[in-house]
Amino acid sequence: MNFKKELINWYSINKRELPWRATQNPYYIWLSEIILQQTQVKQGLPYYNAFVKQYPSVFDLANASEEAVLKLWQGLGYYSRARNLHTSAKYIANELNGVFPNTYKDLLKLKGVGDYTASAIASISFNEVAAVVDGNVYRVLSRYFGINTPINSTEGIKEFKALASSLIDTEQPASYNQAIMEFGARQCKPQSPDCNICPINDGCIALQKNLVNALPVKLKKTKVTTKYFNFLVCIDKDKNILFEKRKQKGIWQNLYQFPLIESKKSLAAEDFHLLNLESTVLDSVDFDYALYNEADKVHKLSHQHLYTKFWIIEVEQLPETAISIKSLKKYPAPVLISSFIEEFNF
DNA sequence: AAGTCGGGGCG
DNA sequence: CGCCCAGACTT
Repeated sequence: MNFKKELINWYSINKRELPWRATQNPYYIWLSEIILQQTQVKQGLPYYNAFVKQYPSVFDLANASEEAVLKLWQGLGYYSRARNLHTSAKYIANELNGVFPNTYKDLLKLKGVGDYTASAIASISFNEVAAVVDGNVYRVLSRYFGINTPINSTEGIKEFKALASSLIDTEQPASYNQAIMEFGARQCKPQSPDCNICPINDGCIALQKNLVNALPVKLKKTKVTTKYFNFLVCIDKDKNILFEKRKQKGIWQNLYQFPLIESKKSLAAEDFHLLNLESTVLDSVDFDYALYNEADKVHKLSHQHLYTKFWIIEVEQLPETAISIKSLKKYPAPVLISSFIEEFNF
């Protein structure tokens, strides 16, 4: 058997039963593909089930509020995916009368849908011959063909897309695409793959040249920056609390948090004055304060390390913008904040 | 072409 | 601790 037939055969035997593999409905395929971007199946699966249950059709998703969509997405990360998902749902429901785009070219017009996702939906839902290239495909192809072009270089992206397009089974593109991805995820794994039981080990260049652990090649890691966050947990006698939407672009856009003041170093209890509250709502108001955590809560993201303090501030009366403490959990919030809310238990 | 955007899991 | 994950978008 050749490369593509071996992969499809391996897939027919080893594929996992997953809910999005029991349908060709483009709405469900789209949902699964967005959720699974840069996300492992195990992490994304419960979110997929929750979205299908909460929003059975694209109209249900379109008619939801962005806040409700973000709340359901809470904890999954890369929140622009949720915002774009909602934007595209409204576009499909309202501009396209609910008729899902059915070609690679038209799918690309959806916000949050790039080359990979357009290819995945086009092939899986509509059987279009469009080759997917995700992290799994980069790994399988770079190893099997012994290609050391960096997968995240402009040249590498072109080269691997062309190679994948030349390999796809034009008779069964849906099966081929899912086969090579599943093969990469389960057999041709990043770390210590068992090449002894690999069905295509006889033709694998990386195995012959002992380069399995050296491929694929990826350029430069992202630089990690360190930040010091101070969250002001402001509570009043009526059990109201300040909780704000992050409106600026960047991390956690449109999610909610306690008023935040960044500092240049990790603050101790006696450094409270460094927060400079003179220009805030707390100016000329009597309050008591306490530092909740002496040791920073460290929240590590892929490109930022956040060293975080929570300051508990009690005042007589907060302004009208405050919300009730018991409604806190209704709002979408970063894991860092929702974890604190659980732990503090108000 | 390089940065940005989350959070979890693994060795 | 660094790397990876069914990547896309902005600058």
